Amino acid sequence: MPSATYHHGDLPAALRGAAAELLAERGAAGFSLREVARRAGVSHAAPTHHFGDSTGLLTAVAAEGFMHLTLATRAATAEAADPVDRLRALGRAYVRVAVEHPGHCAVMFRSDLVHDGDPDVQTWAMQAYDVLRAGVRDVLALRRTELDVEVACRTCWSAMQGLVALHRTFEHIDAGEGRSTPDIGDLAERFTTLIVDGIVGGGTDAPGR
Amino acid sequence: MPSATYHHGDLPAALRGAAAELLAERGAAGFSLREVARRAGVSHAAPTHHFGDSTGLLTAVAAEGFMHLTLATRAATAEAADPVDRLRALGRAYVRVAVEHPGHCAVMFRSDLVHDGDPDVQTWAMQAYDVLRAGVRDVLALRRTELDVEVACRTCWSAMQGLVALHRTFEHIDAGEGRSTPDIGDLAERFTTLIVDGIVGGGTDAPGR
DNA sequence: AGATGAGACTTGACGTCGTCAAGATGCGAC
DNA sequence: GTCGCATCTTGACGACGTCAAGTCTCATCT
Repeated sequence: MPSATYHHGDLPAALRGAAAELLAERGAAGFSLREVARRAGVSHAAPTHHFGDSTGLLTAVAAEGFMHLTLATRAATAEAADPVDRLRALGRAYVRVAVEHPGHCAVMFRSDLVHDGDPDVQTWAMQAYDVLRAGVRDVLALRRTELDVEVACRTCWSAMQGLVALHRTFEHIDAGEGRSTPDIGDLAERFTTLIVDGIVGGGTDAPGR
Repeated sequence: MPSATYHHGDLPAALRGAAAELLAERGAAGFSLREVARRAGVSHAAPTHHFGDSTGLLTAVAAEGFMHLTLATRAATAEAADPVDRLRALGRAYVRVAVEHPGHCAVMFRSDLVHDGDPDVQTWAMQAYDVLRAGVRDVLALRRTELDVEVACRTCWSAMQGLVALHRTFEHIDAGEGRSTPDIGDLAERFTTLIVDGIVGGGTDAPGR
């Protein structure tokens, strides 16, 4: 077993942490490998040995982000017994991950920054997707079993990801119209509720036609 | 009136075009102000005079993107008479803009690259939002007039934006599970249909409870 | 028609960045 | 105890963004 304490203790983890912190502060545009090294207290070329190049480090951060997403949504699944409540909790968990780990989320779906097809990324992303799929499947089983699970899954996922990406834009729009923007977690629940019920459909517990 | 033909003809437009092209080729991470200048056939400092810094140029590209979005969705609105069909056409138009103008879309919601609150950006973004809002309002009027228009709007918008951001991830997932991913335009329609009907709701034309 | 001034663009420079090569250093294995 | 390898440092290179100064071109005024 490696001793895990050389000069630094666990430099790869320290670099991932510093990278996530820097990304959270300045966004992907303000990211700098040298600044990450500086924050970790090592020389500017130290990250190269562990991650190859900057894409390698960002890929590791992305994988960590998908891990957080998997763990958070898994925990949310245990929160509620009712399938619809559970899906709402999943949505809330998704945006909570985005709020609590903004640095990770800044790179998670950026194929120009992250090496697509990295095994860690793919594994954790797939696990997160499986959690969502199970949640959506349970809701589908309530009534519309003929619906495509994948389409329903991806609509929910896309709505949450879009919410994360657009929330700042929503705030701009609302500010321009003299209105305040709801909390992002509340919006996640309301989006989920709307997708479950439908714009022209009845309430969640409506018997339908 | 400025003659619009000096050394170059219309350098600002040429720079915007070269920037969008470069962004489309290499993503936001591969963007370089000097490369843009090179493609436009001017010196590396020429863009400074017109756009200040790289954020200024990217802001102009983002504004152009919102303009494209406004024009495309406006045109889509005229395609169908039925409100639900119209909303589906809006969704399809949204992803078509993303496919046809990937360079613009790479920066449109990136507040670390674009100057939020730029008047051009805000104006065109608001116009695009108004087109969407009108479309959603018409669908809401079909039955559930008590629903919050803003929430319904933003659910649709988020789902489309999420689809654009995640489509490559969907392809990865489907490839891993030996399945092929539907065309992004078709997915846009199916997402819209699902949001209109709801996961547990009835069909679009179902009378409900 | 020639001078003048403002805008458009170039040239050159500076510090920072990512990456590569070569060297130093410390830990574990034999 | 020393040998070998992984770890990290140092130094260098070209490319980048930005600023300052300079050059050029066109439009206007007399």
